[in-house]
Amino acid sequence: MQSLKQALDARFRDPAGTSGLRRYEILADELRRVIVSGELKVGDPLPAERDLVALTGLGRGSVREAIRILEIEGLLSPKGRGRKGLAVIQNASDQTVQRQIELYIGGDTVSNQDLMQARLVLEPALARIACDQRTECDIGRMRETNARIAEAGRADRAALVQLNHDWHSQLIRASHNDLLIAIAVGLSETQHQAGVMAVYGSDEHVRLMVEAHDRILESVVERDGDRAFRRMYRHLVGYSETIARLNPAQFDLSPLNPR
Amino acid sequence: MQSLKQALDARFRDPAGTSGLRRYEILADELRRVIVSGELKVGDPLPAERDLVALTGLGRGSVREAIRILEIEGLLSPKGRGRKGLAVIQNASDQTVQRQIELYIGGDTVSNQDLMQARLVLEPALARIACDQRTECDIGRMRETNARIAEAGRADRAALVQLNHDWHSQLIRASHNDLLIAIAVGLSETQHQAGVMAVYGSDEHVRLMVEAHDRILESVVERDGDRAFRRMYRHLVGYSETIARLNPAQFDLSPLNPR
DNA sequence: CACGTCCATTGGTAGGACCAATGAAGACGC
DNA sequence: GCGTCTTCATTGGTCCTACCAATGGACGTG
Repeated sequence: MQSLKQALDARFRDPAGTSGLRRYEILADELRRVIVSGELKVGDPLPAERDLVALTGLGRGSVREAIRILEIEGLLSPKGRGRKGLAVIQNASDQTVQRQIELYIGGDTVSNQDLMQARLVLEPALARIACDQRTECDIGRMRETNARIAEAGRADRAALVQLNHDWHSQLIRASHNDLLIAIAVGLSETQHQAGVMAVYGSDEHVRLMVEAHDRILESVVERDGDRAFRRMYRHLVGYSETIARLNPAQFDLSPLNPR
Repeated sequence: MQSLKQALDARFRDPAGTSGLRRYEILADELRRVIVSGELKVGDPLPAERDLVALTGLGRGSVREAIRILEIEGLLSPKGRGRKGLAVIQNASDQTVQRQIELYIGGDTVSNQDLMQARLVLEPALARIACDQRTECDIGRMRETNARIAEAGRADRAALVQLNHDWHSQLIRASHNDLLIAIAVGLSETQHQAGVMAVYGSDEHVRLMVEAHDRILESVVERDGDRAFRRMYRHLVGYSETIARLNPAQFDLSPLNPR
């Protein structure tokens, strides 16, 4: 933690170096630096707030805001109270990626087309990868979820939305690529909870969906990557076409690129 | 902002509802809620800190920490001072997604294989999409960047790393899908700056890279999506094979799924 | 040695104080 | 009347002090 104090002092002294940044931002910068540079390793405890106050010369409020920033970024564990309260350095988790993607899509910046296109890029590819990586456990989970979808046919749509997302999420996770999982689950999650429940309007829709899931899963079981890819692609195209038919205004699929 | 005070009061009164959350976290939750629910629209100013203090009954420090959280999540603009200092509600930007992805990959949680696999999924697909969406401007930019790569052949490797990332980033952006751009640029960025500069060991390597870029770009110009996909895929596989040869220990490509 | 009590440590929270920047309202000069 | 200048209320940035609640180790007691 020596280099932290030095770098901090330098940046506080140099008015150009601060460049409009607030002091807690500078502290967050430097803390991030010592973390990613490995000066503080994962699992190491961060000094206590009052120690950082003494070390940095900042007020406790500023120190706390800096810590808060790193906590949101996922670089610090949430703290407890008392003697074991010290924040611990950790790696940013897939959770933080997923959360940020969901926040991004949640705004109205991202068009439905872009979101659908992203899913069309990711999920078929993940189905292919899952063919190599899936375990028996993955298969079992998906079978069970799909069975529940079939059962819930007439139940409330909210349950259907949840179960459908569960199934897609489970397939995505069967790829066992944590990075792609964090990304793809966020997309699926957002689109499912975006309230396009109308897709499950009829029992016919639900039946077709269950059958599509079964066909995809069958390919994954047989480890036929190309077929899993094609079937997932078809499934998603069908899904988006249904949405487009129900809500043509906000959903023009023309720019989508079939494979 | 009426519902905020009510929800807040309810959650403070109900000990079960707080469930170990700190008061500033609860406030951040509720502020996020009124934002995503549309009660506060993008562009609206957030009440002043001291007004929120009066409204919520919390201390100013807690209010500030809640604001800080939303600012990091990208839901609030950074504040200024003085009369125009009020934070403004905004949509989470692609920047926040990219930052979080880079932080995630920056940790040692994500394996090189997973990262490479993700790029192999995304960038060929984006090359295909770019065939439909690219503008003349996109093409011009990429041509220029590739020319610079050829020129910089003998210059410092840091410049080569930067330029190579620039080219990939420009191709990604030519897809004009903001969501996929935010994701893919983050991946490319991280891998390029991860210090695998050794790839550009010889002039021969650089020459091959420039030629590969040219071939990919040619396909994009001709709007031949399938060929652009294949060529980008090959290019990345070649890249990863080079890395694997230079550093076999941390790079086993076998689980990668060729298309 | 086992158990319980006390207390130092640590984060959570409130509240006050002052500074610096900002822009609007009002005063002033022409 | 118009433009400029001054003044000042507003707002975030920062520091400080104080107190609470939880925690776990230190200490004492049986």
